[in-house]
Amino acid sequence: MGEFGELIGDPLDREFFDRPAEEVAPDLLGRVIAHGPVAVRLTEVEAYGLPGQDPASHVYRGRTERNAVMFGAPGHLYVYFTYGMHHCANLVCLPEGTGSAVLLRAGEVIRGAEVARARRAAAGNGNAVNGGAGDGGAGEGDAPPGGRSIPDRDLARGPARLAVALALTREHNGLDCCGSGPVRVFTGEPVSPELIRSGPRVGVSAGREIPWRFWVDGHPTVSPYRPHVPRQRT
DNA sequence: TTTCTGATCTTCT
DNA sequence: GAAGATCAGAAAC
Repeated sequence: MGEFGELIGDPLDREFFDRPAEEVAPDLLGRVIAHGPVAVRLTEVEAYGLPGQDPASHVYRGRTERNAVMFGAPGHLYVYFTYGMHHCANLVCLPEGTGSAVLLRAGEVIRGAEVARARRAAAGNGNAVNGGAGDGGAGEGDAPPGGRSIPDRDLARGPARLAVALALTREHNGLDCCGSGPVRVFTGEPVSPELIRSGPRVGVSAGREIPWRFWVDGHPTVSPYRPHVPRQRT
């Protein structure tokens, strides 16, 4: 024992998140977020800033029913549904009432890879991201069509995939990650500063000049940069 | 390997 | 009514 314990470390306290998102984000690299049997070591994150200041942030225009959690206490989970089929998970930063968060973009599954793979396979089978969160033990999954299995590096590569691997849905919106809840964040192994890179955020149309995307240089789980492309409807 | 497109639905103006 | 913090598969090269 102890193998995973050493990899995961101690739970992060609330003070860790009581800082600006652009400061918390690079510090989150190498940290571990765990939900049930699955643990993911973060390799790519994005900071989203304050109302009226960061046009790419959900809180830019102020508080709404959807983004209310971002105005809550630090260390809480903000999960939203996007593009009609995907969930994305954030960790709230700064004191209550402020409104900022860090988007979890990608990570490396260091525990529970088979459970994560089964969740990914189930989500890819046509079911939109299916929670199934409560039961931690259901690891039995059917193989993906064609017998191809998802490589470890792709299990949590991208914000929606990471949410699936950790079985995070809107049910978990507002969950406290610094308490005794099912989702926790641990110290993990902090990444040395010379390996941390920053650049423009992926897929955002506004605020693209702000280099608040942070990733571990050369890590295979980091998603490729894709600039925002407006969708055309027929 | 890279580029392009369709699927899907919530949120906000 | 329009846009969106995306992804997977197909087509092109």
